[in-house]
Amino acid sequence: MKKADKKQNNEKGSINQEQLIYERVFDAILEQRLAPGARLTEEPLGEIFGVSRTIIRRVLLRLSHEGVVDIQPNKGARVITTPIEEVADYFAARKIVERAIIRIATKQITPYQIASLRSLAAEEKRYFESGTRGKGLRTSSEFHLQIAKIADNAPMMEFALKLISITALIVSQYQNLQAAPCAYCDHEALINAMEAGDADVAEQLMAEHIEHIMNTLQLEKSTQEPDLFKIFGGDQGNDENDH
Amino acid sequence: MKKADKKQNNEKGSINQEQLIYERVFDAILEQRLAPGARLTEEPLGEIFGVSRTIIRRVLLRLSHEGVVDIQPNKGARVITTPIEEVADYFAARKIVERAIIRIATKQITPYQIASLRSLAAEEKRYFESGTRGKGLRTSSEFHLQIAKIADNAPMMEFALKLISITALIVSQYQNLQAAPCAYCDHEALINAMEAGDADVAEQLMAEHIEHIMNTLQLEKSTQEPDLFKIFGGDQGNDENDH
DNA sequence: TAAATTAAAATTGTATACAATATGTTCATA
DNA sequence: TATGAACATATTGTATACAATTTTAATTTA
Repeated sequence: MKKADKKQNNEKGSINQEQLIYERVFDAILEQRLAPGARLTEEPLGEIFGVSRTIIRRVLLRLSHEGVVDIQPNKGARVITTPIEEVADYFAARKIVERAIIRIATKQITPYQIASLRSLAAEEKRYFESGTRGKGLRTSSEFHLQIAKIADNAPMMEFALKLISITALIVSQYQNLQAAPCAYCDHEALINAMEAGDADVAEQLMAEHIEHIMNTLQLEKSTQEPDLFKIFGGDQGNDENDH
Repeated sequence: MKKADKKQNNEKGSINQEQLIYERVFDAILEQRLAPGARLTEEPLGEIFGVSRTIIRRVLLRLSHEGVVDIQPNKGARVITTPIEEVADYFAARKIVERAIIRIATKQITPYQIASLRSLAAEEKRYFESGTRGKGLRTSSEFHLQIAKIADNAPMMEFALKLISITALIVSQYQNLQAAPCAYCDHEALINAMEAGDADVAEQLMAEHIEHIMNTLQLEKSTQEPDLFKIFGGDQGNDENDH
């Protein structure tokens, strides 16, 4: 307990300091400041946030239950890395869930909520056009989450959050920086369909949108025996991911 | 650390004693040996399973993340009680998820898996007819879970498990012991549709089946001012649920 | 007696100590 | 130089101590 010391510890704010730390780490993951595979060591985290390992442990446990962190016994916690074979499953699940969600949402969305979605899509567009990709991706996730909230079914919304988070990590892991990710174009079309009250079209567009996202990924399987020369020939700057 | 002492603690089996305790508690909940609202105090549980509160805490945390236990700060953990207003959401979510699941499962189910489902339905029937309701309900949940496993999509299957668990608790909370719950009749029809490879029919039957389950519940809202005479007039044996 | 107050017990929240395990380094040997 | 053994360091696993809070019981007061 050195750096951040015990600020929110002594004040009344200590009620949910766990929640606070959880959100900080979660955000860092979604914004790609913590890449897939990144190690999350307990003591340094505790020092950073001014709490003991006990609290950090709870945060990591929660993140692992939510599927964005992987805890290996005696090895510790890392930001999840998704094997290629599981990628399709997550997107298939998202398609099922978000199709159902947008169908419900379309039937009960209010003008205010439509406006709110439009403003979110505009914000996302601005982020991408100004080159702040991390924030853009975060806002894109937020857009999908808002639709889930409009559908107003707590368990579905919770599951959507989980799937959206993990697929965001998958995108981060397998992204093709060449491919122009014009997600906000799709988003505007989605809003239009919802505004028109056309649930069938909205559902169809959502299915295609999710397929689009998956199609931009670089998912070629690595061969059984990796080409070590190719991998370590160029720069080997990235720490964490080797050793 | 008295009763169970440290049996699996010293042996190598200690690797996942947490998993073991988790399963024991989870089973007790699903089999209605732990009713909705039941208190889960840390130290007694620790004594029962021969571990410290640390481990129990992790188990409770996991159960709370899975939605079957509710932890209130400084108040401790209880088996979840679902407010009437949320019941419909859980069944709606189940309908969405299990419709999609049985559609996929129908397309890829093998004869062996069909036989396995039939045997499970028969077991369930036997339990109900012999009056062991708890085991019957547990087997019924297992039936739905098996279908989810056949669909072979890990995230969907995990979510199905969660929904099945919580709705099992809801049934336990709001069950109408009068209504004859011939769930296994529906189950046999589901298997037949899957064997025939008719995904549309299977999906429709699943939707109706889930509606059936919900319709057997006693969901009349309690009035704002509860009838205390009615509640405390007869026996007041049940602790925990009043005060 | 009934309500309010105080005291005691039980229970949870958090930090920390120490054990167990994994990782990294040094050194000897072939 | 390459390999392996022994040691040192870092990190996680679990139990426990003590503080904070809630619950229960006892006592006082009206």
